[in-house]
Amino acid sequence: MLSIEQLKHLFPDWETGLYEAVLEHAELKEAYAGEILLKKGQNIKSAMLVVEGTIKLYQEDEDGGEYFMYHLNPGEACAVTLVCNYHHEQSQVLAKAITDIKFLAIPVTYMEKWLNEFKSWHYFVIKTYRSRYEELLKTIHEVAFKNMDERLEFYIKKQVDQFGVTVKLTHQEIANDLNTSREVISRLLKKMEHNGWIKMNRNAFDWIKKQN
Amino acid sequence: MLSIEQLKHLFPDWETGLYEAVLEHAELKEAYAGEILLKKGQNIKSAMLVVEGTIKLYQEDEDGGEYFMYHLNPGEACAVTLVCNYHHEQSQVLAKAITDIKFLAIPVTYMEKWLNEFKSWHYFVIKTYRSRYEELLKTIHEVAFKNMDERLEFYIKKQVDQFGVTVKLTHQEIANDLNTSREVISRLLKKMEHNGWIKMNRNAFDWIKKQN
DNA sequence: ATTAAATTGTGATATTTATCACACCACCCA
DNA sequence: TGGGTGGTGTGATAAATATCACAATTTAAT
Repeated sequence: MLSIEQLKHLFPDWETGLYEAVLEHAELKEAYAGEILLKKGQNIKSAMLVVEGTIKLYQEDEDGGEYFMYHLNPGEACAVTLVCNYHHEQSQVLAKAITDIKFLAIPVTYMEKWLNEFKSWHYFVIKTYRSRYEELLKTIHEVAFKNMDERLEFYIKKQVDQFGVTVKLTHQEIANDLNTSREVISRLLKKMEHNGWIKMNRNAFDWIKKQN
Repeated sequence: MLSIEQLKHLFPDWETGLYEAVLEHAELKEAYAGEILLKKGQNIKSAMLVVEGTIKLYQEDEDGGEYFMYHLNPGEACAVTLVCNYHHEQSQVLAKAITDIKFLAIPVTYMEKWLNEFKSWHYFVIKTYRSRYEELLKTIHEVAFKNMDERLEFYIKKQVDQFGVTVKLTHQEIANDLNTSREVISRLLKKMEHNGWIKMNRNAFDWIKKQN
């Protein structure tokens, strides 16, 4: 299990009692890069708080499509699984580990109990919802108003914020995340290369566009 | 102002003290159908709780585009304006009254105070975020995966749930809400008419598609 | 080293949506 | 009663994206 110091570092705004409750009742789980942690329609039995690594959240279509929404990093929680006061909730999203990860799984029963006991848990839940709500708004803005070239740029910038200027993704992976086809991404990346925005390599490229 | 009975009817899960606090510190405001209540980039100075009428929430583009996300009805709150713990927040959305409305405006300072004082306020905020978060997920699902014909059907169904089977909107208004052009909507509605899904009138049409 | 698999490049074509142009119709109202 | 005005219908065309086909290249595997 984690030490209380590690918890404090990840979740600095919590009360002492909450750290203790988490240590007592949450399970520390692990998953490998590439594992699917949650699928659309799956029942939610525990909340996920990221301890180590990165999770990607997707909207998932009935027939195989995916649309990338946002990353979850250590100290953040998956809003979808914070089903306080709701029972038998089904997941509306797809969650994938994209690095090896560790996360805390908190059974739904405690999530509700803690709402009554810990003010800092209450704040944490609200903060989580608010920040994810804002991410979704950005996603809608992109997909509703922008053409693929701009959406690709937005997508790459999110990658760069997460992992640095070298984007280690194949064209196919990017196409999947944006729910388009590999050819479209290849052609758009080629155009970006011509414009001097990226420097291409195999299985990766560098984002070198100057801002402004 | 409202009576405490009216408040109880709108917000049945609140504590007595919260009703009193709202009566004391919230302002009851009115607006006419068509008025814009909140614009993208505008500073948020108070939360909006709907008392009467219906508000439409949009994602707003820099150059005039709109994308309809969801309706807010009496007893519901605008998640964007519930900026507990956040200061100087700017609105990411556009909110329009589409009927004459009444709403309670709660200054940000009290929203934060009440988080400490009233458990039911805390729950209300979380519930609001959760339900709006789910609406946004549905919106992303439509716009990311569906073609315009399916998005139009989804849109019409939301209208029907709100106002009944007679949809009193011009093709232009629908086109604006879906960020497309009037011609596209006209042609798709014509197709729906041929399929026997709708019965067209001037400035309105009836949704008569049988489910399944 | 040679084959197999994965990745990328690119033309051709189809589909979807956007845009332009203009006709027609219903309704209001001076 | 005869224009306006706003709403709708529809063809032609352009632009964006999807799909298909296949070549070329790099990496991985035996």
